Amino acid sequence: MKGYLWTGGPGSPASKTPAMEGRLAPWEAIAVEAVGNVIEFWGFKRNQGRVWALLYLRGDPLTAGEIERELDLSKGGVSMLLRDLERWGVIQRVRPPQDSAWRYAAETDLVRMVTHVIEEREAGFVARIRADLAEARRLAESMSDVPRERLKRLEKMNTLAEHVERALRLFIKTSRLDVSAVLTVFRDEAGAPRR
Amino acid sequence: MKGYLWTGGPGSPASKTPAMEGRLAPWEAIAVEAVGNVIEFWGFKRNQGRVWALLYLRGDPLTAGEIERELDLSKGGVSMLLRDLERWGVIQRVRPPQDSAWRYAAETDLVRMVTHVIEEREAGFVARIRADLAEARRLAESMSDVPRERLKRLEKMNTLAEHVERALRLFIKTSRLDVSAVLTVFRDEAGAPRR
DNA sequence: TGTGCAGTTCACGCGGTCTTGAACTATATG
DNA sequence: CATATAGTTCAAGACCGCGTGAACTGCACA
Repeated sequence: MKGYLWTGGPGSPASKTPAMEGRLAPWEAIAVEAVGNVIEFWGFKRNQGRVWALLYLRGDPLTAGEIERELDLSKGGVSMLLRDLERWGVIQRVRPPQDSAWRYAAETDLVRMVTHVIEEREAGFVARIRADLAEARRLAESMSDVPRERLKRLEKMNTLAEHVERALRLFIKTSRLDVSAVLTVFRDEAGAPRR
Repeated sequence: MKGYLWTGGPGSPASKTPAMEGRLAPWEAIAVEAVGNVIEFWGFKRNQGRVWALLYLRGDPLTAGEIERELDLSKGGVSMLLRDLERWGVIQRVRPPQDSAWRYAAETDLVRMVTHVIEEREAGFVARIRADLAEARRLAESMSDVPRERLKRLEKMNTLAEHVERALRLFIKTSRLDVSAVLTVFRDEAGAPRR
């Protein structure tokens, strides 16, 4: 919520001096912030989204320092964010010839990141839940004094869990499919001298 | 993470004195905790899940005081949790004749709660995102100096958002349908002298 | 070997959320 | 009406995750 949407003074649209690194164009700011919000909504860090958005919108790879300035983050922070994003395969680290610093470029599969990580969370997590419920059921059955209807309820809880899990998997799958179509479009005419 | 899964001393399975209110059976504890985790995972408060689970497993309505003891929560906390759950329609407040206190019974549609709230969050939220992106695009287009390919990227971001939104809606719908089947089962033979 | 810059790691502090506990209101009972 | 018990509200505090900034590593170049 820091520098969110200050729509820029009415004045200077032509204020683009060469020395002016580190100030986002208003439209960029809005877009970047929007992505930040979504990503946070999905359970990631807002700034992971902001970084990706910036890289994606710019097209050409940026250095950590540039990102730091543009988004007004700390050195350390940027380092960690980039590491995460890279591990998830949503950005790529490139070293252009005769450049002393790494540069980072956005991959188009932000979606892969979301589905992937959701998938992961879900895999480990929901599985664990189901295991717990099964355990509870085992325990309950081994007791002699547990009323029949309570056992029933427990079982039902179990099936409920299964169904939710199924729905989730389905969601992930369809969303992946659905989006992969878009992605091809993305790649095809992804303008800009990517490198 | 407080009293999670202490599997109960090896001893006393028959320790069920009449004065023994306020200690969950081990299997109950596990189940309750499991639900707590799921629910937290979905972005609610862990204790909301615990309360619902307890009520559901017990079958018969409990008073706030009982819940307070069983789950070891504060008076105030229970009050607020119950209010939330009731507002969402996942528990019901009943006043049995000749009883001085309210009692609360679980509805079977915990799922409705999840889908419903997710739906709500999504509705307001994703819509807003889309609006922001649209605005960014408008702004960018009105500028004379925005490179063509950047505009392209912005547009694509937009379509991406649309698609994700679609996928989400689909998820909610299917999961609701899918689950409603289970729910009917739930209701049919939901044992116990519910009242 | 020394200097400088890119990049990483991590203890700390800030900001936000959840829970508590106490003061308060409402309701039933004698 | 007095008293007790159920229920609500809210300020204070516990707790947790994130980003910061400073110390550190690694590498290039002289």
